[in-house]
Amino acid sequence: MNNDAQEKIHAAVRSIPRGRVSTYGRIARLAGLERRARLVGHTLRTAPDDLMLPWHRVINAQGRISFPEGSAHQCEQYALLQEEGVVFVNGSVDLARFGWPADGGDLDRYLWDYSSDG
DNA sequence: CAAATGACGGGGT
DNA sequence: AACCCCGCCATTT
Repeated sequence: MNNDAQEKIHAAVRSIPRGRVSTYGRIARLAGLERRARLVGHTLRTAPDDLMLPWHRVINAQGRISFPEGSAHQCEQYALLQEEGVVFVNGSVDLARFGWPADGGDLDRYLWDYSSDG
């Protein structure tokens, strides 16, 4: 694994705003590593804690946490996200609402209302 | 060295 | 929705 890709992945993960989530595939794309979702997972797995990456904001494309139900990791990630206001319904997050970056543009602006008039 | 595995994703049935 | 199959590739067995 080249270090260059890792840094790009770290940067992409860092760019996820608080209260929003992204997916492994999305992060791969943001890092210029199309189709390398698995590499993102591996990279997060081996990322040093002192980097303070918001790893918990990365979930899978189904809007679900990719750790086994009931595992310590799953619990931790769930708790961290809830703390940021991310809502789970039946164990999954509505990516149209909390997903980042938004692709729908209009829908995102309507739901999040970051500018003002919205 | 070959085969299996995995914090994944997308398309087809 | 559930399932299967393929692409992807670093690590592990």
